[in-house]
Amino acid sequence: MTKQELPKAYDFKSTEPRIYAMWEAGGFFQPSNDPNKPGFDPSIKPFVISIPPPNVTGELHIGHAMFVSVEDLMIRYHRMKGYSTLWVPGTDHAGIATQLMVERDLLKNEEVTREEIGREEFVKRTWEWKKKYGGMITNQIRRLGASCDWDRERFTLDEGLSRAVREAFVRLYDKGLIYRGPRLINWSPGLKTAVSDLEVEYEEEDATLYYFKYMLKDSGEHIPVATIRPETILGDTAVAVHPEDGRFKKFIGKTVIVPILGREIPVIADEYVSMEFGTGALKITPGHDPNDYAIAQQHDLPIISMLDVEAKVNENGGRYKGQNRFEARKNLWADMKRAGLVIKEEKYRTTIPRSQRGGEIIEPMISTQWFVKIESLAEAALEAVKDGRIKIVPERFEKTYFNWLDPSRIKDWCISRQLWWGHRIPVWYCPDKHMTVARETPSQCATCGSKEIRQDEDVLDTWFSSGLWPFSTLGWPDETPDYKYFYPTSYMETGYDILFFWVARMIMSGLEYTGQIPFHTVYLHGTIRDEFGRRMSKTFGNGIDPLIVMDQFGTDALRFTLLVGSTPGNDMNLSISKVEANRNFANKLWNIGRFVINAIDGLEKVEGQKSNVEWTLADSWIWAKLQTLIRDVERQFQNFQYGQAGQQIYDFIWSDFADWYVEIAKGQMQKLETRDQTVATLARVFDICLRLLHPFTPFVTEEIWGHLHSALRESPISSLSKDWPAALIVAKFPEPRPTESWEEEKIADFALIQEIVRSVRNLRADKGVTPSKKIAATISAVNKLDLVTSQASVITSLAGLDYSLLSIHQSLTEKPADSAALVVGSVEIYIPLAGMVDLANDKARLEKELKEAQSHIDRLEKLLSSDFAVKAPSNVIAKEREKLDGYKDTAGKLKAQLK
RNA sequence: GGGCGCUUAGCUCAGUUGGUUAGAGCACUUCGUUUACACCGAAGGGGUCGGGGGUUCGAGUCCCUCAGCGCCCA
Repeated sequence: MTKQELPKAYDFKSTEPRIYAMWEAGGFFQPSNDPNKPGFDPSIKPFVISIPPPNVTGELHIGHAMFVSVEDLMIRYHRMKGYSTLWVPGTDHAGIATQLMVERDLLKNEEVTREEIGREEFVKRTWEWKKKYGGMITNQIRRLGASCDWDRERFTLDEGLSRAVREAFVRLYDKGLIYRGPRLINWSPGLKTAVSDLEVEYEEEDATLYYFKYMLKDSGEHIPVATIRPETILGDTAVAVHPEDGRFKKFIGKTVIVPILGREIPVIADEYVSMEFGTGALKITPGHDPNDYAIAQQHDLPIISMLDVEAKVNENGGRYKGQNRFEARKNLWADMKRAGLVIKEEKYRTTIPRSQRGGEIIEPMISTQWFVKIESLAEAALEAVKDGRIKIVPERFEKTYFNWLDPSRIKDWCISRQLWWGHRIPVWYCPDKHMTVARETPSQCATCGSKEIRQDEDVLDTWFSSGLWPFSTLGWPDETPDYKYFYPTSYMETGYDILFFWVARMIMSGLEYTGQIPFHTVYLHGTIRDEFGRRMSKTFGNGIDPLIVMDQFGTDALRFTLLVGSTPGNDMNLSISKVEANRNFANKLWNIGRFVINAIDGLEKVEGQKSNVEWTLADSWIWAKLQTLIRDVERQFQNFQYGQAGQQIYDFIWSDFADWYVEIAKGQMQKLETRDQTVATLARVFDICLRLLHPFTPFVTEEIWGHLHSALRESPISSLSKDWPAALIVAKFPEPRPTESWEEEKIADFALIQEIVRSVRNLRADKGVTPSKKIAATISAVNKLDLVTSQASVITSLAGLDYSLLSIHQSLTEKPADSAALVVGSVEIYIPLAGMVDLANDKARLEKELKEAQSHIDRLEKLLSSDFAVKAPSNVIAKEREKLDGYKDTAGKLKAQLK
């Protein structure tokens, strides 16, 4: 019967790995209703989330901790609610990031470049790299307590998912929604690949505006032109002016000479040119500027590419060939200066396009790439949110979503990348340039039968495969049992920063390929910043490493902090002191558990003992408060108010349960007649607390619940746990029940007792009475006589009164001498403090209280004599009247005291 | 230029159908070794909710406007 004593402090370090292993071994992460297993019941509702796949070779950062915490909360809640729950884990290959990482490693350790070892060898090395480090991130996600079904883990380059990518590509191609051709795209010279519009960031920076002369052919006249990028002069094919511009009208149709190169180009008129900006004349470089490109298209101008893949000047740049863009700028400008073509330079602020990865300046370039025609896909995706089939939380992001997907504005998606790590485009070419687009790798050209075929060198944008994630992970394009049962998924939870990158593309892909929405709810969380609201960055060194935080304070503390400290769609400032406070909460919970378990262990089986007596006020009160909590939490979960839910559970456990009920229970347990039911109440309430809290802090709750369970099993009140499952993770989540009529009264009664206790404690603290000193008291309870009498021992023990020196009366004929008086509504408490404090001084205290009560009375009387009394709802008025009566009671008693 | 968000206690933040002199954690003050917990307990100080205007019996909560900060799109 003797139990092993639980340690005084919760040891998360030894607990977390053990509990996680228990869950995993127990198969609790798998759906309770599995379509691949016998006994499958298709009528049971599934709840499904596909994980936002982290970079396979990445390392855990605070953003991962955030999404894992939120998703695990959603999953655990639904699992406990009885859904057949599936959380599909996995990683993506992160083309550019991974390739860069491996390249860097090769250069460092073997001093070779990927070009030197060749594509085949490089891809082999990258796979080796993935095998070596690919498990790191998933193990770190495990540390966060993620209850995903690891048996269903996927990787975007898996055979199955690769098949899905080919299927998707071929289908789009067959529908004419994929095309290939030369277009002006965003080129990353460092990475030597195209990137999509979304992968370019624009920021205002200091730059220089260069003014120079475009000389007219066969004339001494010139047109002054200003540019941010003089080197692109080498690619100019026109000079444009506004058709109405009096200064330049006469030059329209004439020819000007490209500086240094001597090329002849026309002067054209276009209303796009702003007469106010710069000189009013615009040089047109269609090969290296999107706006110029558009103008060139309209005017049928030639397009000259003057940079190569590394952004070095090519053969079109004459003597500057081989120089990079910045050298060329400097040199060309110097040469122009010598030639007398320079007018001036000016400081200028302008937006510079930079690569999202690495930050180098993006070069607009003409390049042959693969594109997805986005318009029809966008339209369908737009409709799905507009008509409510998909809901975005918080709702305001729907507007952002609509704006981006606007079919009149959205641009085609460049999906090809000049990388080696990724899904190679499933297109093959024969020497006659016939294209073969196929799901299965072909052995010959589909047009001419030539065996000499070569696959397209490019790979697909990683987001192309991530866009298929919600269904490719479930087996699509095959109609697998998983796909049929679990698709469409339920929630898509991710950061708002990838609403376009990923969420919108998943919706487009889902609708296009599966004909269904991929999920019905999108929940977006914000970005985690440091405690001063600064974006975390490696260079700044203000990043918070979740692994270190977990080592210090435990996983539960970190999770609870992230969940309770954030609101949907809003950024959150994370501070370590909050995590520490939540570590303390875990410890508090642990110690409440120790107390409850000790109480259970202390019960002895007594034959024929009558244990079912009336509930005490405290029993009723804690139960009523618990029911309120359950109702609140349920409502918050329905509204995605997870932070509020967590906060309320925290407050209930700490403030109501631990500070009040547990303290009262100590007294109730000393009396034989209330002992069993008190322990039972402790156990029942605590059990429900643990269930409510489990989705937030799974480890500590599971651990204590296990101890609670085994303690109960061997106790006289074992019937309480008779239908508990083997582990908390699969226990039933508490269901709200309708309010019962007795609840309100018990809560109000108990509130009075709390007030009485507080006022005595207050007086004691105020007068410096030693906490250990038990003091006498006389109470005049008036209409609360029965209540106060029944709660005498509660008041006594919590307020430090001496029970043998406590007397309770309906009313007193005369007030006790040499006593301080406390007034709580109609109840008066007299504490004989003669000799301990100066009673004369006590008058000031009473006067202060009276003044306060009087100000309330004035305010409420004014309120109740205003329009409020006729226009406000009756229950609100009644509430205020009640308050007024209370203050009047108090004030009356205080006045009497002061006489 | 368009859109969105934020501005509440010294600090970091809650406060979602408007209900009545605002809550938490940390920090601060005083007291405390009552066998669950000092990763604790008790008591306390501290804000009128960015400025202005409006709607309403009633606004931190709705509307307008101004200011500052931040984000997204162009």
